[in-house]
Amino acid sequence: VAKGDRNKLSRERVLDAASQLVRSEGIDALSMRRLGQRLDVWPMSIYTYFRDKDELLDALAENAVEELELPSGRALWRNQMRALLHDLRRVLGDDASGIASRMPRAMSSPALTRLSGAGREILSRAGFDEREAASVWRALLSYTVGFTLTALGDAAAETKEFERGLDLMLAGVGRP
Amino acid sequence: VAKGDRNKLSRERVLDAASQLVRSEGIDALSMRRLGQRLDVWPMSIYTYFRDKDELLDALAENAVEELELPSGRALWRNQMRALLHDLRRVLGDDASGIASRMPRAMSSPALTRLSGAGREILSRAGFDEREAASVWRALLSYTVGFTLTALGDAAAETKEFERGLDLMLAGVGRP
DNA sequence: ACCTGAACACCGTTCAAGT
DNA sequence: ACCTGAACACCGTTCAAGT
Repeated sequence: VAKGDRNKLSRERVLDAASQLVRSEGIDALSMRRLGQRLDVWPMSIYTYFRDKDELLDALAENAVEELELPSGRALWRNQMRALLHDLRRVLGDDASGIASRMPRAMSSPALTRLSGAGREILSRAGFDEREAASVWRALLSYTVGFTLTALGDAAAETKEFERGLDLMLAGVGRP
Repeated sequence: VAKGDRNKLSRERVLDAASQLVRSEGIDALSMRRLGQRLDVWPMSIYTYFRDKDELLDALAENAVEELELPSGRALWRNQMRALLHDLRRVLGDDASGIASRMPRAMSSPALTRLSGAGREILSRAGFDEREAASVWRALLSYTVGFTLTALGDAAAETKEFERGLDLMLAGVGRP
C-alpha cells in the first residue's frame, strides 16, 4: 500500500510471496493474478523475473532444497546421513505434493546437484567407492521423497516410522 | 461420430478417455472441456459420473493401481516382492508425477489398501510379525514411489538401478 | 436420470503502450 | 528496463432448461 520505491519488485520478493501463499493456502491457490495482487503489482510484472508459471514453480522447489544445511564432517556417517535426510523430509513435508511433482525437473537443478553431492560425499568418506556411493544415495533419496508422499496423518508416528525404515536401509548397506 | 446409442456415457468410458489423453499429451492436457470433446459430449455430462475434476483425477490414479496383478503364493518371498514392486514402478512410470501428486489421497483408497495388503501378506508368510511387516512394506513402497519421481533419462539404466537399490533394502531386512 | 446450452468467475499469457 | 492495461484464448463449475 506504500507507494513508489516500496514496490520495487525482485525475484526474491516474488519467490517469498509465492512460498507464503503456497504454505498458507496450498499449491492450487497460487495463481499469477493472486500473486500479483499480494505483491501490489499487476500480474504481468512477474513475467519480468520468470518466463512463465512453470519456471516460477521450479524455482520454488529449488529454493526449498537450497535452504538445507549441509553437514560438516564431524559426526559418524550414519548420523550425518540421518540428519541430512531428516532435514530433507522436513523441507519436502511443508508442501509434499507441490514440491514432489516438480522433482523430475528439480533433479537436474544446481540445488539438487549440491544436495546429492553432499550425500555421496558422506558415503565416500565412509569408505564406499564412487559407484556404490551413487547407488546408495539414490536409494536413500528415493526412500525419503517417497516417504513424504505416502504420508498419512499422525506426524509423531510418521517421524518414528521414517527413522525405522531409514535404519533398515542403513543396516542393508553394511559397513565398508 | 456415430450417433444415438453409440454415445452412451459411463464412468468407465470417461476414465478410459482420460487416461488415454494423459498418456498421449500429459496431465496438463486433461481438461474437462477437452475430455468432453474427445467423448463427443458436452463437458457438463462428465459431472454425472464425477463430482468434480479432483475426483476424476483420484479415480484415475486408483484405476492404475487396481490394474496390478497381485502375486499368488508360490515363489520365494523376495522374488514375489520384486515382481510386485517392479509392476508398481511400471504403472507409476506411465505418468509418475501425475499419479504421485495424487498419492497422499490415494493412500487411503481401496485400491491401495488392496496393494498394501498383498505386500504385507508376502512379508507375513515370510515370517515377519505384523508390526515388522507393516514397517518393511511402508519402506519398500516409499522407495518405489520415490524412485519413479527421481527418475532421470535412460530407462534401461534406471531399471538396473532400481533393482540395485531394492536388493540393498531386501538385504537390510534380514531373513526371519 | 441424463444431457444441453449459456453464463459466471476465474485462469496464463501476448501485445502494444506507457514511463 | 520495467510496469501497465486491455485483450485473447482458455479454464472449472453453476444453473435453468430440455429430454
